[in-house]
Amino acid sequence: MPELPEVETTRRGLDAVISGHQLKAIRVHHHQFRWPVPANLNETLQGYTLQACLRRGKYLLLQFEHGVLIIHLGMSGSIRRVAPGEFLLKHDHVEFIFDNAEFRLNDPRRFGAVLWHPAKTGNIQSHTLLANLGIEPFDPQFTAAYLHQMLQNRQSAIKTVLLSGDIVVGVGNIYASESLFRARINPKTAAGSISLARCKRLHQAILQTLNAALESGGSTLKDYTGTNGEVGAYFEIHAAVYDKAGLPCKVCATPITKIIQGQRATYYCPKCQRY
DNA sequence: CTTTAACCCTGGAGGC
DNA sequence: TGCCTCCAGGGTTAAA
Repeated sequence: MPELPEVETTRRGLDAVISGHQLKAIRVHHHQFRWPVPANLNETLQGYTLQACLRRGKYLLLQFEHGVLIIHLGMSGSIRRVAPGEFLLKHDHVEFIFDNAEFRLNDPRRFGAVLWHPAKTGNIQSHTLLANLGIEPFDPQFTAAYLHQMLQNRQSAIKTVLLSGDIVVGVGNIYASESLFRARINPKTAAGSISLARCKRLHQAILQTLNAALESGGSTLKDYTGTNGEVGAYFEIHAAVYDKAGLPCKVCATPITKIIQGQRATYYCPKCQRY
């Protein structure tokens, strides 16, 4: 369920508290995630100091001197800070015990992941899960021209292509619909047929949508470093079209339409987003 | 190469 | 109250 703004807020919350601190123990209570959690994680990591908490797409990267702990929150994952020794909640599957704070990964559906990537080869992003990801939306190299170029020869619907994450990462199912509404582009439009001028609108729309979510989320979670604060609680999302089927469009009052694309729900205004 | 669909899993909502 | 079906903000993987 977390989209990129939630993951980024989680990253900032973790980085502010535990970077530079020693990991005393990891306790894994459920090993079956998308892939099995490595059995000897505690032996691999205890006593090591977390150098930095990074992010690539929706993957959290906890960097240690001998490798990277890769964490993905999947559809239902969240990380929260707990008081030392606090009782376990249902679906608290992994405990991270640092010398100054404790965090827990809670994930009911277990679509997420916890993986260890040894840094023998140098590049921390050399893991196969990270190697083929699209560009970061806030990277200066993500431009309208780049977007336009990458859409060439893609016959699939623009919504599906945005969601695939091989052009730009971090645009999840909510913000794909929201970005296309803001850009006034029909989600069914063939990606390769979108002009450079319209790609400029879409590029701006993606950045504005993600930035707005980050700002509202950051203010919602301003206490995220406090002792009982959430690190990555889900934001209250201010959507214009997502989950608004049948409700009037904010711009023209036409009822919002819901369709299914690639087995995922898409919402749009059939009048504002005609092409 | 691009595109499509199955699949991993739990829980909440709504119909009956 | 229970049972059933559908749906969920992700993304890898195999197959076409």
